[in-house]
Amino acid sequence: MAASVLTPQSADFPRWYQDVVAKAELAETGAARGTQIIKPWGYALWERIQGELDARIKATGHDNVYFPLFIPMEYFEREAEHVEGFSPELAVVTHGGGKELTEPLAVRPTSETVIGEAMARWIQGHRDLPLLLNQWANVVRWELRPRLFLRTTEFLWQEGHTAHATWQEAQDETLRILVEVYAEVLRDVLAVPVLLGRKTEAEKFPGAESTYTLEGLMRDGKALQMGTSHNLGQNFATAFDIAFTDESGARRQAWTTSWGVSTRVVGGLVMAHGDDRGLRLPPAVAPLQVVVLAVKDDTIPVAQRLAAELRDAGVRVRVDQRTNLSFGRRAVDWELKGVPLRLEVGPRDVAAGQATLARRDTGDKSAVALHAVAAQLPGLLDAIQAAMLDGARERRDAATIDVADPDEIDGPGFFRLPWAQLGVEGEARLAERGYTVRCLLTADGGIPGGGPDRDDAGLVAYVAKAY
RNA sequence: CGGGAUGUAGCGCAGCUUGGUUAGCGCGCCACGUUCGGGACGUGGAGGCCCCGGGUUCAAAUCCCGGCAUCCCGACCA
Repeated sequence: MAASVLTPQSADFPRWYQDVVAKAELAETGAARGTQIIKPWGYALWERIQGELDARIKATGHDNVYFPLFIPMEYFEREAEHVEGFSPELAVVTHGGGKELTEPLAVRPTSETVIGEAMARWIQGHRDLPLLLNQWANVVRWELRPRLFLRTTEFLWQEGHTAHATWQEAQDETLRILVEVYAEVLRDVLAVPVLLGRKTEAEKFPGAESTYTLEGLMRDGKALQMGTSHNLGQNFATAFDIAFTDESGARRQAWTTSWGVSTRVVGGLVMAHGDDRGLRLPPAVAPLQVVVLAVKDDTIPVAQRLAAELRDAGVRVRVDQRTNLSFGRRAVDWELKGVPLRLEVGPRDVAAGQATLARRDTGDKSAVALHAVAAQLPGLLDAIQAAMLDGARERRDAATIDVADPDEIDGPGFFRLPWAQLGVEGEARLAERGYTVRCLLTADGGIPGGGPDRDDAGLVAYVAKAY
């Protein structure tokens, strides 16, 4: 076995993360502070995630739109909590065309305001509701401490914005996105089990009535917020006058929601599954599911034939015929990049009528008959997908500890305790020690309700250190 | 914004304390050859506003002053 090319996770997890992002060629820092250059392999991951999210967003009835990058500053001032929450991290354009602007423009940190302004004009009667929009965009938040993918000044995301006739419809939408779009993609595609819950008042989105979240657990025991869905109540509808005439002819204010998932999840994918040999990609999200490695020039034709058969079987596959590079170099490269299966086709294999199959998730190697490759691998990919989710779930469950007292909270993982034992003051005390309430769940693990008449008394808090 | 550190080849670094000829090393890159079933090796080669500006000096990567930038640790966040 070659010497490790990465800092071991156990030695220094943040360093390991930086190493993997660099060595797997996911991204590098941009010239301007906090910006990142997403490289082909990293962008391919994002495109897979995008595709899965986009399909589900559309399947649940939403249409894609695109709103401007620049937003008049004045828009932010209309919603008190929103401006307070976002002002510190706004990038503001003060000059254009060589002149100072009379009205400064904010570079969008999120688009509730511009989209709210348009909704107010687009929605007139109840037949215009619900209005279900989504946009894929870049946003800018002047972050104090950037980290590739996890927290960058500019990042890519989708942001959904919807308007409804009633509170209940807005609440249903908020949870439908959480469960049917986000949780499904994270669980079934990224193989990351997530806690679905509601944020505390301290942690909710500025301007929201309630914020729902999906919290994943990384391999170092820290939590990562992998997506949020907000019921905005009538806060933005009031600020931007989003109103409609109902069936009875009465003028009523709408209820809105917003929800987003960003390139942060790429970082989450890395940290949820990666090991000391690099990335481990679940097959569903892997840009390449199988690499057929032709060991020698002589075996290139066989490798290409196998790849063609796999492609016909619906597998994302590439032949590595860079025989000018050593075998070890190439094997390590693909392991760093996390490709789920590597099919080694060497002279000895071909002579025996077989190929050598290496699994990235377990490291196991086995022989597979050449004629059976196309028939066997798709099923194996499904098995790997399931095994990776099971593995992540086991790690998560093993790292979730029930505590009776907040003082017992110490170390990695999730700590679970009744919210009543914590409360707003307990939450603040935990924050001083670097722990946050990641989310609140019902006693039986369900998603808590929202709304003004909700009762938080019986809820359970999940506490962890977070990225 | 506090605390710490660093800017020298694409990347990672040495050299600076005690100024002195063509500024080194590893990786990577290019060429050729031998290799190549777990990050191969040999030979040859290319590649430097030594962060920027000013100063001291016969002479500055090295000393002095000023600036800029980045990284790490905290508070903010998808």
